[in-house]
Amino acid sequence: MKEQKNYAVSCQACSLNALCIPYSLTDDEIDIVDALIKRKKPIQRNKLVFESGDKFSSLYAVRAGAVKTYSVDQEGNESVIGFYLPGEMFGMDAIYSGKHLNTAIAVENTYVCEIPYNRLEELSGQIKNLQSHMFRALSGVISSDQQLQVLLGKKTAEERFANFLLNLSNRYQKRRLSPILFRLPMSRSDIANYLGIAPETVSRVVRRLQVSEILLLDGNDVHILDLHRLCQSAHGRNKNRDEQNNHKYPLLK
Amino acid sequence: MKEQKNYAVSCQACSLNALCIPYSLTDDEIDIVDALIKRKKPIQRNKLVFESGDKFSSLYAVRAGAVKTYSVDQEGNESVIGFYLPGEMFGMDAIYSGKHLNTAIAVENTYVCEIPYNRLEELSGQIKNLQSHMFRALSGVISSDQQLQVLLGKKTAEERFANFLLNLSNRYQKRRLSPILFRLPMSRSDIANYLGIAPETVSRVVRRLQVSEILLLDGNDVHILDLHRLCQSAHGRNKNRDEQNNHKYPLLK
DNA sequence: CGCTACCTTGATTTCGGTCAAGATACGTGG
DNA sequence: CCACGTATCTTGACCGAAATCAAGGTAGCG
Repeated sequence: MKEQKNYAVSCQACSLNALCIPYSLTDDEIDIVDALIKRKKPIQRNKLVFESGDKFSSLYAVRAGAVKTYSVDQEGNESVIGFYLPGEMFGMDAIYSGKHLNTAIAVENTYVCEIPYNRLEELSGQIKNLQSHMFRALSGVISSDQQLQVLLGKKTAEERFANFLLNLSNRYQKRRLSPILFRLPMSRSDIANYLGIAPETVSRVVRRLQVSEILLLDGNDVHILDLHRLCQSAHGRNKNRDEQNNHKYPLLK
Repeated sequence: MKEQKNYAVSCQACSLNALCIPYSLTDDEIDIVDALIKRKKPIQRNKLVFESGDKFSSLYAVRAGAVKTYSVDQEGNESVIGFYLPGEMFGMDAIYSGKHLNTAIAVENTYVCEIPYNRLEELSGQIKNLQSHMFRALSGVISSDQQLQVLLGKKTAEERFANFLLNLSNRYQKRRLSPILFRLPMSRSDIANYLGIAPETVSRVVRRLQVSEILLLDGNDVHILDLHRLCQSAHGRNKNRDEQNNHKYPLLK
């Protein structure tokens, strides 16, 4: 009982974060919403949350750890679609067709919450604020997907990676964690795949940013040294930054 | 009165298409939903439907013509986000922040329907099928955005363009128009921008597809000659198609 | 301690971008 | 209806960012 209470408390925070429940819900309503959220067992690194082809029945939210989603085309190439951190929801793309087209996998040991969709839909019809929240949440995914679309269509490798870091930075900050010092839970090649570049290119970009003393990357620990210049990199305003690197060839006169 | 009726009829079709209202709505419910949809004046080519920064208050659906949305970055570069054909809804990305981040412009003379969002939200709370339909519609945007993400991150210019044509083809087919003979309402450079390639590259890809007798492009009229091979192009299974072109240089022995 | 998976670095290639020059279509006014 | 000017599209030549190929290096794990 007592530990159930504890679960409930921690997961209430989870539901509040994951669903970003607006403050306008009454306590009763929060309890109702919270009650529909199933607590799932921990999911080990590289274990699936759901798989392409699975019937869609729930949305998921990361409670701790990190999840990536990816799709596989006819030739068997994997494309990383997204990364999800604690407090973030995933699986919304499957509402449309009623089955999952992507696979979701834990990139590290992870806890997820499961939110049965038919119950959520039902409650959304009863709790006006929940409904309008769901609309906003879905819309938010659309608008961030659109930003990504611009990133993938127009930006250089360096801009993509810088934007990626800034995006993570913002998401960590929302969780009241340091925006300049954090861990990358995913591998370089997952990042590369997500950004539509080669892993080798990620390496090279990272090296350049380190030489420029914009950031420090020790293993998977990121330390952003100069947020301002990272923003510049993200927006392609560093085309002549190599002035600073020219002294690498001082003997060429 | 009579012409109002006519409007209502034509626009009922519009709302049914645009919102893809499920058959499960009763006639009364359809009338209610239809009543909330405002008929807008025609919008001339190159006139805006809404602009970046505008307050969000309505979703829009194309009744006739075509609309494109685009965003503009700090440097003033435009990025085409999407094209919308008759029966398709746009503006859903703005629900999240309450204001439009993109600009919507008519690429040809166009009629749009305006759907006041707060009324739509209200009705969704009352009509269960409308709500679940809205969830599906938003989810559908997310899942097609994800496909586009893969396209932009991983595919070659030819694959992008072939996929683009196939996508249009499917959308025309949904409207019961020919899937192999249709018009491109937008310019080559808009297509190029949308696909994240240069307009010159679109030209070259089109030429290659014409030489291969996969399609015929006369001005803006597309004629798909070989749907099967276009699908192959879209999936990158044509890496050695130039065997067929080698006879162009028969003198090289 | 050695194996495997991941990451980094360098050399080479290539796809597509950019630049530049025509060609074609289009709308406007004479 | 035609001539002209402007937009857009096509084509070619060249170039560059990043992919690919190919070794090494590192780190985590049994």
